[in-house]
This record gives sequence, structure tokens and C-alpha cells, in this order.
Amino acid sequence: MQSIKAKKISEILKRTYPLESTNRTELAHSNPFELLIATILSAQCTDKRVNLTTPRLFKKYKDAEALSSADPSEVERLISSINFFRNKAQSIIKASLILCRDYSSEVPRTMEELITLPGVGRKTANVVLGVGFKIPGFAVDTHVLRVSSRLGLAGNCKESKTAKVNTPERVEKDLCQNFNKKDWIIISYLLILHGRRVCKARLPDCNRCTLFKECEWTSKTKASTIA
DNA sequence: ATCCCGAGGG
DNA sequence: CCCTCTGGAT
Repeated sequence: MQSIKAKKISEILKRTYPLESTNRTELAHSNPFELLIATILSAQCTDKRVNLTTPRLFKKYKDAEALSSADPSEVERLISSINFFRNKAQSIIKASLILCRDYSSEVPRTMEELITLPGVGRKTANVVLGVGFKIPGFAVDTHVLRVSSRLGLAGNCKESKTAKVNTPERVEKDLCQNFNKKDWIIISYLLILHGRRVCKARLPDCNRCTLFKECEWTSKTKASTIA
């Protein structure tokens, strides 16, 4: 059941980002396969850059069969403007190979199956499940981790790096417990937006944050971190 | 310099 | 737990 605090935060986020509340991702894709590949490529990279790259990639390799037999150096060339492009080229080719071999060339719809694919961890799997198949889950990336920790929705708001209280798994579990299942997908997206635009890692714009009153990041912590 | 919707390996 | 991968934007 949704906590009072989560309910309030959920309402404020939807009010703050009304236009985006119908979206679930900014990654361009036209089917689950493209979403899977785009999400693997998006690790530590802006969506904008991924969207600049994937059209050429998908034009040449339309499905798992095509990509599974692709020449690695050709794929590397096509995605070379993306970080970790050698690792990612290998990941998407090998993942395509596994899709063809084990899943009838389709993207599987369970967490356990998805995370066996190279380049796919819980975060990527949750994006594919949520956006591609409307299966609820929290995709915990650096933004969701930071924002939900500061708000006091998950883990520890002090963001202790040594204690490692805020592991992605812990935060994912806490968020699932705090929010209604029907909101999991949209809230993870809105937390990411909020993290990018307002609750930034270095200099969060606390003065213009619509969640300021709900936030448990104490003024003491704020002052020491901002300074 | 630091960050981008991380994952895999030691 | 740590490290590495690794290009581009700001």
C-alpha cells in the first residue's frame, strides 16, 4: 500500500511535469527489440545521443536475426559515438544471438530471463518490462537512487557512500513498497526527469523544487553538500 | 573537472 | 567491496 508521503510526492510530480506524465521514456523505439537495444546502449549516456545513433543501426539491422550475425566492427562503427561502444557492440550482438537461440527471436517478458542477456541488469530489464510490456517495476538508475534517497523514500537520505546503505536493489524494493503498483513505471520516469532538471547531483535547485517541503534531506546536509 | 536513465568482472 | 569500459556535452 502506498505511504502518505509517497502519495503526496506522486501527486506533486505529476502536477510538476504534466506534459511528460504520458511518456515513459525518451528513448526512440518502435518495438520491444529496439527498446531493448536502445536501453542497453543508453547506459551512462544521454538519450539524445542514443537517439542520434539508433536510426542508422536499426535501418541496417532490423531484428534480432540481422543483428545476431552482424560484423562486430561494423556495429562498433555505427555506434562509435556512444560511450563503451566496444562493450556495447558485443553485448547487443550476443544478446541478439541469445534471443534467436533461446527465445524465438523475441524479447522475453520476465526479469529472470532478461538479466541473463549480456548488457542487461535490473535497471535495463525494468525499463524494457515497464515501457515495452507495461509490466510494473522501478528502473533504479543514478537519478532515481539519488532523488528517492534525498526525499527519504528509500534507503538513507544521508547518501552515505561508505555504509553503502543505498544499493539499487534496496532502493528498488523500498520504492515498490512505498508506491502503488500502477504508478511504478511513471514515477520512475518522473523521478529521473526531476533528478536531471532540479534535484541534480552537484548543485540541486532546492529553491525551485516543488518537493522541497516533502524532502528529508536536512538543511544541515544540504548546506554541507552545496558548500 | 563532472556527469550522462550501468553492467560485468576481479 | 573495488575497478574498468569510454565518448561527448557542459
